Amino acid sequence: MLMRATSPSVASKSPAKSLKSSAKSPTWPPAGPDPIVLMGAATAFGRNAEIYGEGQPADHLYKVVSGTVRTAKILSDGRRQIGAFYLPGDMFGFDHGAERAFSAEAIGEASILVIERATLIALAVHDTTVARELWTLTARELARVQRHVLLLVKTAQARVSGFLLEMAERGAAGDTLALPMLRQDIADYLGLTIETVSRTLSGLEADGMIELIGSRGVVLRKPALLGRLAA
Amino acid sequence: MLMRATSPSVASKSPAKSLKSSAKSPTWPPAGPDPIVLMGAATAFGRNAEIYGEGQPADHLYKVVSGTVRTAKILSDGRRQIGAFYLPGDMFGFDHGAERAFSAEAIGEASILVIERATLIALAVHDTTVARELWTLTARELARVQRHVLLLVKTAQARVSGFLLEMAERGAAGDTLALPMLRQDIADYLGLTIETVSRTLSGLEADGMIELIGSRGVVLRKPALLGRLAA
DNA sequence: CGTGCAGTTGAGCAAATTCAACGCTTGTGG
DNA sequence: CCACAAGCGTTGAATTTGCTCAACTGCACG
Repeated sequence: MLMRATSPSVASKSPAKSLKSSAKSPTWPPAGPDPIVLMGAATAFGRNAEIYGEGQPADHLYKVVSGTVRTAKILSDGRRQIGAFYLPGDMFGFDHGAERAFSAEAIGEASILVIERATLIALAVHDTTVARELWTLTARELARVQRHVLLLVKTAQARVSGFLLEMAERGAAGDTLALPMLRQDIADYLGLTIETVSRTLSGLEADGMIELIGSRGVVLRKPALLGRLAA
Repeated sequence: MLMRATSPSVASKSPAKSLKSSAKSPTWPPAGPDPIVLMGAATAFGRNAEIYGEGQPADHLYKVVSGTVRTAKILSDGRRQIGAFYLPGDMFGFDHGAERAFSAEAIGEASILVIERATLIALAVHDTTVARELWTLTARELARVQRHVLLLVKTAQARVSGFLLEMAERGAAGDTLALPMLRQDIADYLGLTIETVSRTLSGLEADGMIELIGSRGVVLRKPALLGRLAA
């Protein structure tokens, strides 16, 4: 391995323009009543702005109102591993322990609901629904990371195919999807190099599996076959 | 990739000899009071016996009393991915949703405390401590899987070194550790082949980093340097 | 003492990385 | 408005890592 060092990603820190807009929240697909989203303040983050840093105390939870968030960790050899992408409606920040294992950054402009962990815990003591929701969300995150593990032991083609399908069923605009992140982000999520990601996407297009619209748009031409490739 | 199909691992199903022994449980390192372990029945499992299967309903939680447990998933290409190893004192089975994503099997003889999920949830409604513990344990599992992700994007040498250190700090008998699992299990956990695991261990021994005692024993000769290799 | 399983070691090969060059788009300043 | 620089993405060629195939060793068990 020993791949090239990842581009520094100089966070252009524009932390908190504190726009209190949009107290109405987009509801979660299969969710019941969601008392959690009724609180917290929506905050705007700019491109590559850091929401929280590795090693910082984990005393807030977050919900994406708009935009996309990535969690990342810089490895000792300079590479970067992306832990997850969070789309509008997703909650994140469920780290255990005092310190963040990954940092979180906005990809492009994003509006994020910031919620104090202590507030939620205090609520959970009296409200079983909140307690249960915190547990459920953490378990869901656990399942997501386990699927990530499964992605990482496959071939480059299977990883990229799996990634496209994952984004498709989350972004969900038919078979056309817009990838909000750069090739480098995809590569760091999949444990590949940008060259391999690029080549693999080109290969899939050459095989008629997908169609690339610019560098952000992808049309899944044969989702079923793509599913086979994802193994 | 496309590595060799993993050995079938014919589970010699000896599910429940129901030995009600040892209601006293080994306490967890940094744990507070642990009301969870006071319930449930200790059950004996034989070598490779299945504790639960992929796709089965996730309606129990488990605590290892003695022995070692692995969770595994068979991939569509025949390979097997190990999700985790659980040592005495560890709890497992925190899957989200109705179905198990991985199966769980005993490695060698094991005694497992089996706890009904519904019982715990009913308890948690009235006892905040239980509710909190369930959440904490799930979050801890999440952190473990995230570290697993980090292992899988490294070189073979780094993966094996990291694995040895992980086992060392959990098994914790100084710098000497006994690996309860086969090479195939280690390989499937690390996303490598048994040949690569074997070669890497031999290489580490040749470099004086470790000493191999038979095929199960390992002495960490230079843990600090090994930590460097694990990157 | 033979059989089977676990583990090790060797040689060749394939997949993904590294190194390098080039093209496209965007934004900026003259 | 154009020139140019910078960032992002793609493509090509050489290299490296870890896999595949295969042989062989040690050990336990009947």
